[in-house]
Amino acid sequence: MSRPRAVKKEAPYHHGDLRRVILETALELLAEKGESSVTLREIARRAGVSHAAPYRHFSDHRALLAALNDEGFMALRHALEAATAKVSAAAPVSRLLVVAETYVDFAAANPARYRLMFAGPRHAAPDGSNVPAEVFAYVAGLVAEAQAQGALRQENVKLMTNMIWATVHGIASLALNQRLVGTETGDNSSTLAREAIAALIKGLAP
Amino acid sequence: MSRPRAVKKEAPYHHGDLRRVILETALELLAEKGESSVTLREIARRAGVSHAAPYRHFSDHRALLAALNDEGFMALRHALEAATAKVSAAAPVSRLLVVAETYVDFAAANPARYRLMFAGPRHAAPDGSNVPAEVFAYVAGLVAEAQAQGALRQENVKLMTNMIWATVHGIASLALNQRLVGTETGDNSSTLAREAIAALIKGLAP
DNA sequence: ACATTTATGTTGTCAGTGTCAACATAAGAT
DNA sequence: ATCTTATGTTGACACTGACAACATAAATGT
Repeated sequence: MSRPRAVKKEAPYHHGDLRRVILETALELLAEKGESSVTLREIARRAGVSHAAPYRHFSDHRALLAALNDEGFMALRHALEAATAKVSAAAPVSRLLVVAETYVDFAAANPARYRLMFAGPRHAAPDGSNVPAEVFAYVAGLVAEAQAQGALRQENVKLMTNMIWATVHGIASLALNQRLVGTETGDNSSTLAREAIAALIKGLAP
Repeated sequence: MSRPRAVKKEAPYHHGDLRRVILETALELLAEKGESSVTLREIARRAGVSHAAPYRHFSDHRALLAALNDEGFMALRHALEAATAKVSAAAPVSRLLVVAETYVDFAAANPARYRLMFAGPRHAAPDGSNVPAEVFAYVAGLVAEAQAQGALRQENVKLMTNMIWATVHGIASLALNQRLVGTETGDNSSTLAREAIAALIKGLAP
């Protein structure tokens, strides 16, 4: 019988899966006190390890942020897929509108995290993966379907996806920083996103 | 005859207008090495003053960034006004398209600065001014004119301005971080901005 | 089973930074 | 001329990122 060193079965070494703990602690700090407070030493403190322990899992402070970044995009992708799954696949335009709402809601629910995700140029992942590109591709798929249905002009899919993404990202970004003016009405920025995307799609119709 | 202490006539005290020098040095650092490198001590070093001198002009590191921020919005406003001045006032839609292009060009020309301008919620200025709001109001004026001409629906001006601003900001922000996908064609993000705003306006037409 | 290698974690240290207090000096006001 | 205030300097402290040297447990080979 092995002593109950760690609960998780994958617990590989001395302490347990410290890497996971670090990422979760970093997320907590990010949500609590913003990016400037997610510091390696504070994370180590909260995780109960020495101040240099995180360096065994992240070469750098930036590397940690980059990892958080990619996790953020994975979470965003899951949120979008879960939301679109509730809408008929036969209605790609409706799906795009839901994507717009969900996207903005995600940003509003995770402000610091979302800010971090778009704080600068993407750092190439060590394994060559590109999560943001996957999310983009997912939306591009919806655009292509909308084109096939005749709801959008049969033009450059990437171009149109860029427009849609930019619009939604712009609303999310401005809302996050309280830069949307005159929010007297329903105020929910997600409805603004829906309306903006609806207008854009109308303007991009054949 | 007073000794040639300083060149500028407003030079008020010992060193000259250190406040201005600090802001300019900060801008240099921002453009050269990004926000994380604009540090009070490095600024002081470059300005040839002691490491604590900047505290006589900015209470805080954040206060300095906030000042840079407001200066950025002033520069943006000037850029937009200069660009629109070249287009007939009788063509508000054309002016909006020029605003879109100029806006994105401004961001592309000052990446770190633009990032800083939208890095977080705005800090209230000590004098109560609100430069970003002035820029917004300027664009809103164009929207109102476009409505009066029948190019846009006669709906909530602020709402439409939010949409336009968000779209343009989204494109600028994504372009800055190299997050626009498939830039094979003309590639200039400013043309993307023009097309996106054109489509949006079309979708918002009566 | 044992020794060896590798993966993790710790301690100690250094430079750079933000911030403050105490002090120094020049400009303006009385 | 003296006093007050604005500005600049010195010195200090805590915190952070980063590295090197060391310690130990897990994995691996024989």
